[in-house]
Amino acid sequence: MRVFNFSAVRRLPLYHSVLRDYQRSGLQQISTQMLAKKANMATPVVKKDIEMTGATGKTGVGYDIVGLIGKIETFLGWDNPNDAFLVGAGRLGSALMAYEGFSRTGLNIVAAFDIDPSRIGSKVRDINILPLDKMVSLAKRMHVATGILTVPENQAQQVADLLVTAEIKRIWNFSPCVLQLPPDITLQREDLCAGLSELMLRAGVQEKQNPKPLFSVESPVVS
Amino acid sequence: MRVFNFSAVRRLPLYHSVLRDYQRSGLQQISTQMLAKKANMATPVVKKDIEMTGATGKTGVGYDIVGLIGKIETFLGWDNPNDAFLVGAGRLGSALMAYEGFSRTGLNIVAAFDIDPSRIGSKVRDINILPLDKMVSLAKRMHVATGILTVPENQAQQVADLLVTAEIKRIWNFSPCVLQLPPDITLQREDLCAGLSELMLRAGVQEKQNPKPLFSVESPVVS
DNA sequence: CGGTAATGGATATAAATATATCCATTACTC
DNA sequence: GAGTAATGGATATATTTATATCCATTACCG
Repeated sequence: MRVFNFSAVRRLPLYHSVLRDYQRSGLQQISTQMLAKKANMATPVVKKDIEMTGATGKTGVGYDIVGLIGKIETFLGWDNPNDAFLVGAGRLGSALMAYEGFSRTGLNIVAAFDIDPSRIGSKVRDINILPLDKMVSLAKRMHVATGILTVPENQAQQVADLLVTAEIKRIWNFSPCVLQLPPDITLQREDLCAGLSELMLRAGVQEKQNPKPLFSVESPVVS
Repeated sequence: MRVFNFSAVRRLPLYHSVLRDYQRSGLQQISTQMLAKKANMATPVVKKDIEMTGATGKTGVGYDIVGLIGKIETFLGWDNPNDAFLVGAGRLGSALMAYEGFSRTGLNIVAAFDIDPSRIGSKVRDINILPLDKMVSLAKRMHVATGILTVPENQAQQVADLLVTAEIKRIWNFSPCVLQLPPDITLQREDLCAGLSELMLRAGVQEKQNPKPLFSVESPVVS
């Protein structure tokens, strides 16, 4: 019943990035092979991923770059805007507010909320930081459906419950904790530690495959 | 030849988080079922994931929480420290420098680098921000093997090359761009837009499964 | 205009990953 | 102490995802 290949979905922004590079350099069309090489991917994977977006190429030529970019953006939903509230205007929250990459994706952080009086009233890149008290009523009034959670771990569940009260349907959680939410809420956990651990483990594997003569680590871990 | 199940690896921090919760509440042991429920996972997945870490449980009882936490940490390499340099002490970079969650993972950001004179000389949470010029020699001298890249998109490749010069082996890239690097460098791309897109697409699927009568979105995207 | 090389698209295969089933062992209840 | 319910661990199956192969079509070159 799952419709998408989410591994593929996570690769699309990568292709998008490569395509933008080529577009800037004035290129009109691109082959799967070129795209795969730049993205460090196998050709068949790239083909399948592109097929998923509905884009079609021209045999013997490749894909129209602008067209493919468009197809990817449409597929990812980047061309319909999404209003979002952000809760927790600390360092990470402020960084997300200021992050320029989101403009491409249709994400529009319309307001931020905090309980810290020293933050309330200030703004980051035109986004006002408001008292958390105002969040629920404002979300309901504006029909905001997306919430970004960048509060400390020990407050995350409490604030998440508040977001549910505010009738928010999608929660993007940056706190390293596990939230308990009603089943109709879509939760995306963004775990920085997971990415870091993956890097370290992949590096370990890679070092084993291309072992350096000096400094080699004995590894008895074989199946 | 791949040794790890990286989908599973990305789930381990989730379990770790649940386990810490239970540990704080004074619980000594936990069953797969409880863990799976809290983590919103299927029981067999949790079992397999735990098996991967080498932890063993007690039939009829479950796993020793402290022991399981330890096994996960060992497996993920959280118990051997990793010195890292961070380049790009902007908002995102500063947020990472201040991020407390990394302390668990063994990541130790020993210094940050930037070219902006207004940032150089200041510090974030005991981490000094130094001029980028000093990076290469310092990295070589200190044998730092991990680099965190939080510079603007248009400078990312250039700085990445610098990190390679500095004999750094692992690069954690937060810029939404595609880096070209030698094959012996392990690159981890942390793409915030990918996570966001996944959230939006999953939400779409979920809404289709539990459709709300009012406000339904017509979607002609069928296989 | 003919031949050659490259491409997208379809199809087939392999591998990885998720899910289900079973069973001996253990704790718990009465 | 016997019976029952629950657990981890092993095994088997299904599904998803990745990889390889093939072929008709197109551009390019002479």
